[in-house]
Amino acid sequence: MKEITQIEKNDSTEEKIKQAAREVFTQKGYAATRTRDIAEASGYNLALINYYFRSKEKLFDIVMLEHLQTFVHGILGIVDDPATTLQTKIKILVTHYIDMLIKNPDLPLFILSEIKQDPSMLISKVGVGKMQHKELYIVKQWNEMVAITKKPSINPAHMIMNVVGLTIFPFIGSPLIRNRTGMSVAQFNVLMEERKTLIPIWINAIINIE
Amino acid sequence: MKEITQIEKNDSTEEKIKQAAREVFTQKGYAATRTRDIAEASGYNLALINYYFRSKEKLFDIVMLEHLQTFVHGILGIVDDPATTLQTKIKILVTHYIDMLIKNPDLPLFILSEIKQDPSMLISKVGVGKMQHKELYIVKQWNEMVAITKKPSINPAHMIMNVVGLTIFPFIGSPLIRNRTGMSVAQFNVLMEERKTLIPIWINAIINIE
DNA sequence: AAATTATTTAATCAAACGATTAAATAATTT
DNA sequence: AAATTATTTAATCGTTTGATTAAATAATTT
Repeated sequence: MKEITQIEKNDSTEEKIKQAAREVFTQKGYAATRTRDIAEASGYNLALINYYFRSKEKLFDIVMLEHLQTFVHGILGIVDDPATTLQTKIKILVTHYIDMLIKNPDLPLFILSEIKQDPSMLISKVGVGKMQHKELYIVKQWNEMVAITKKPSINPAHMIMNVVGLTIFPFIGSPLIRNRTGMSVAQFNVLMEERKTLIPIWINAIINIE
Repeated sequence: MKEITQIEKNDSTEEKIKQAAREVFTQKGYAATRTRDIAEASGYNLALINYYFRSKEKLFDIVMLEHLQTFVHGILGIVDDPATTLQTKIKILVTHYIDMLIKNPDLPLFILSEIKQDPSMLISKVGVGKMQHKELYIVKQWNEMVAITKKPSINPAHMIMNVVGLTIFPFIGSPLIRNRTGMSVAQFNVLMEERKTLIPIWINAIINIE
């Protein structure tokens, strides 16, 4: 029987291995990661990794599941809140994601790379079938807005790609951007902080084109 | 001595192997690609790949170099053209890239993933040190514009990230987007065609915020 | 057509890799 | 403290993988 006997749960060997695995997997991807890399990064022996997690793939699944949860964590509460306007929702969303991405800059490239390798993983390994078409409040608000402003309505998919692209892309392109401009991570993060207020303004401008 | 004795250069064994390598490397990335995958995809034996290209890495370098050339091909002529306006340049650039990306949808994720693995590759394996600070005509035009419109000037890096992000991100997120929306590649490409005209309009709206 | 060169393949090597084993050490229970 | 269980490690196994070799076949030259 496994019980929490230690003061901190993250002090446990299992947790430290998982932490090391998270770092190595996220940086190098599944294929480029060797189980020995995780062993070295964790400070433990190779066999111990398999003792705790049975296989490289099982350990990867845990890491990937946690990452996906990190990614969608909290957004349902934001987009389905009847108390906030559409503009406020966008502002909160962008701020929320930029904060998260500054802490986890290589999450998007990792997730999108691995999903591309095996898109079925989304349903098989992770249960991302929920939250589907629950008629979120943000959708209601979007429809109301396009009803009022009688402009030629563009596909909502465009606006989703715009918000997500403006927010996430800089982090995906960060290695290239910083290499070309000679920017430091700190300088880059300053720009990202700026984008917290800029992106909602830009999205607003895009929506309100005369 | 090697001469072009065949009618078509792409009929040569060497070219067919390179073609197969391009497909496999681009789809799966360097680490996940086995030389045997390339052999199978090309229809030739494993040893033949090494006979022509010495090693997996050498073959990869060739593929990567060609991809990077594809990516920057033609853009210098667009951004350094004194005959076109800033707005026209953006329109031509976006159209040019969307056309290219519809033909090579997994180029961005491939390039950005591999660059992240080894950013030094840009200078070591490929000579991407040129075209640096030649005072391109588009930069001159940008400076003129911010001089005329006396708005609080935002960092130009933001606008570059915006144009590139709006254009390229949908292709990077395509596997996830299509999985979530149930969109086909054809339907997705229709949206991308729409973005050829939409993105320049959106960028214009962002620039001309009152 | 004989000789030479280029192309193609089956078989194999050595290193890397994921995973297992058996044994040692530490912690917990009796 | 003895017995039992949990944790940790060195050594090793069987595949996979990148790469090579030697020999066969095809093409080209003399």
